[in-house]
Amino acid sequence: MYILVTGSPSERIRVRELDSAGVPAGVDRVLSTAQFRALVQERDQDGVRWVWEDTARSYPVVLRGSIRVQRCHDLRLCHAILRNSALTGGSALANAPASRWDAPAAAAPVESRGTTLFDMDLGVSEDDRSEPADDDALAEFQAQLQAVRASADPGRLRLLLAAESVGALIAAEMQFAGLPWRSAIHDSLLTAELGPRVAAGIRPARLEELAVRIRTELGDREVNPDSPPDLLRALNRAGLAVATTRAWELEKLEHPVIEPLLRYKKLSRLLAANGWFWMESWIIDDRFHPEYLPGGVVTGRWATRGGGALQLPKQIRGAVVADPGWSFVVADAAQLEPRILAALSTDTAMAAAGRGTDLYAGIVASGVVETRAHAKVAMLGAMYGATSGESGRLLPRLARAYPRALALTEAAARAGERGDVVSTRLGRSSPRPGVDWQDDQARASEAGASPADERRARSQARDWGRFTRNFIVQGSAAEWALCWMAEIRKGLRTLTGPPGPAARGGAGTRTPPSPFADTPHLVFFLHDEVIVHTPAALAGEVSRIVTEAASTAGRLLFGDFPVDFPLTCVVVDSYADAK
DNA sequence: CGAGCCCGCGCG
DNA sequence: AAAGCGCGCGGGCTCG
Repeated sequence: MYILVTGSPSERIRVRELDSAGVPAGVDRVLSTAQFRALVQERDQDGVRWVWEDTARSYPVVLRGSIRVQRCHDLRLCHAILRNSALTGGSALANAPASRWDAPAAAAPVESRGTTLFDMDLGVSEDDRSEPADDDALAEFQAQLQAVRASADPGRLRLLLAAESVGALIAAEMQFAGLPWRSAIHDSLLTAELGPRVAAGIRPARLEELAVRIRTELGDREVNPDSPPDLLRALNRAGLAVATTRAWELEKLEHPVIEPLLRYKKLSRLLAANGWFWMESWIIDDRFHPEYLPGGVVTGRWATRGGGALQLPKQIRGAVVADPGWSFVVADAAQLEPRILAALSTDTAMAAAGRGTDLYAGIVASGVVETRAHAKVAMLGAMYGATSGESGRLLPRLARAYPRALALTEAAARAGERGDVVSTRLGRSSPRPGVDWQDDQARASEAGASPADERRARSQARDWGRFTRNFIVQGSAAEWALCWMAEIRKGLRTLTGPPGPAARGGAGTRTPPSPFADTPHLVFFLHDEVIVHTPAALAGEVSRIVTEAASTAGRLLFGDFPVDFPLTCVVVDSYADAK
C-alpha cells in the first residue's frame, strides 16, 4: 500500500491512496500540516510506503512534528537510478525525453548559517508555485513501478530503490538531529594549537610566529606562505629544487625552512577549514547539522553540502562528545571494499582470507605477500587500477592467488575503456563517458590520426577504465552501507530509552521537539562508518544491533555466499576515542 | 567586483 | 612523462 504525497506546507499537502500496483484507490485529500502529521501517525504503522518527490523537502515537516516514517519511495532518487540502469534500459522511463525528474535536487531548504531548523518553515520555496499537478508525480511513480516489473532483475532493483529511499530518510533524520559538537571544547582545541582566538583576517599567534620564521629561513621578508606561486618562487630562490609546494614534496627536502613551513601548512589548514569561523557558521546549539545528499555521487555514495562533513579532521574530533548520560557507538566496516570485491566475484579464496580476521592479515597468512602494508597497497591497486610503483609490482602475486577477483576488476576496466557501462551488485549503472571522450576516441581511430591524438585517446580510455573498475566496487560497497544503515535504523526502533526529557542542552537552551529526544539514533555516516548517539544504558544493545545489521546487509546483497563483514565497534564518550 | 579556475589538503 | 578511485572546501589568482 502506498500513499502519494505532493504539494508542500506552504500551500497544501495532497495525499492519495494507491494500491500495490500504484493505482489510485481512494479519494484525493488536501491536508493542513497538522492533519498530515496526524495521518502519518495513524497510517505509518500499517506498513504504508510514503511516495513523494523529494524526501529532503517533504520529510522535515514530519520530523518537526516529532514523528518519523518507516518507509518511503523517493521519486527523484529512484528516477535517477532507473533512468540509468542497464537493467531497465528498454523501459519507457529510460527512453523518454529528459524531464523535470532529471533535474538536480532542489536547493536545500534546511537551516544554514544563523537560522535554526525549528523556527523556519521548511519546504517553503518560490518554485512550489510552479509545480505541475499531482498527476505528474502519479504518472512518474507508475512508470517507475512498470520499469522495475519489466526489468531483468526486479528483486535487486526493488532492494536498491528501497535502500536508496530509506537512505534519504536517514539523511534527513541525521541532519535534523545533528552531530553533538561542543563549541567550548572545539575552541580550546583551537586555542591549544593556534594560540588565543583572534578576529577574522588576523593570523593567530602560532601562525604568525611560524610565518616570521619562514621568512627568516628563506631570507625573504615579503614571501606570503599562503600563496603557492609566491612560496614556490621563494623556495626556488633559496636553492630548493621543487616544482610544487605540496607537503609530501617538501617533506623530502633538507632545509631549515621545511619544518616551520610544514607546521604552518598544517595549522593554517586547521584554521581555514575548521577554525573559529567554521565553528560559528556550522555549530548551532552544540550540534553540527550538515546536509547529506544521498545519491550525490554517481557511484551511489552520499555527498554532503555545508561544513565539509566528509572531511572532519582527526585533530578536532575531540569536540564530538555525547550528551550527559549518553554515549556514542562508533562502528566502521573493516576492509569493506575488498570484501565486497570478493563477494561480487565469488572469489572464495579471497573471502576465506578475510574470515574471522583482518582481511589483509589473512592475505599475508596465505603467503601471498609478506606484510600487511603490502597486502593493503596491492588490494587498493587492484581496485583503483594502479600500474606502477610498489602496488603495480605486487599485483601479479595477487592475481595468482585471487584470479576471480582480479578478473572482475580487469573486466570492468576493459568495459570502461571501450565506453561500455558497468553495474553494481543491485543494478546501479555507471554513466557513459561524455561527448568529448567519444569524439577523442573517434578521432584517434580515423585514418589521419596523429600519434598525439592516439596517445590522448588511449590515456583517456585508461582514465575511464579506472573509473569503471572502481565503480563496481565503490558502488556495491555503498549499497552494502545503505542496507547496513537501514537495518540499524530498523533495529534501533525496537529500543526505547529511559523515560523523561532528553539530556541535551543546558539551562536556557531551546530544545526543539524531536523524535530522537529519548531514543538511540544515527548521528553520522561516512561511507563505511556510522555513529549512533544513545542513552548510555542502551549502548550494549545498540552495539549488538549494529553488528547484526552488518551480517544482514551481507546476506541481502550476496545471499549465502560465505563472506564476512566484521566491524570495529566501540562505545565512547568522545569521537576522538574511536580508533 | 564576482565567477570560475587551479592548488592544496582533509576524509573514506 | 606518466599518472590508483571518489568527494568538499578555502584561498589565491585571473579574467571580464
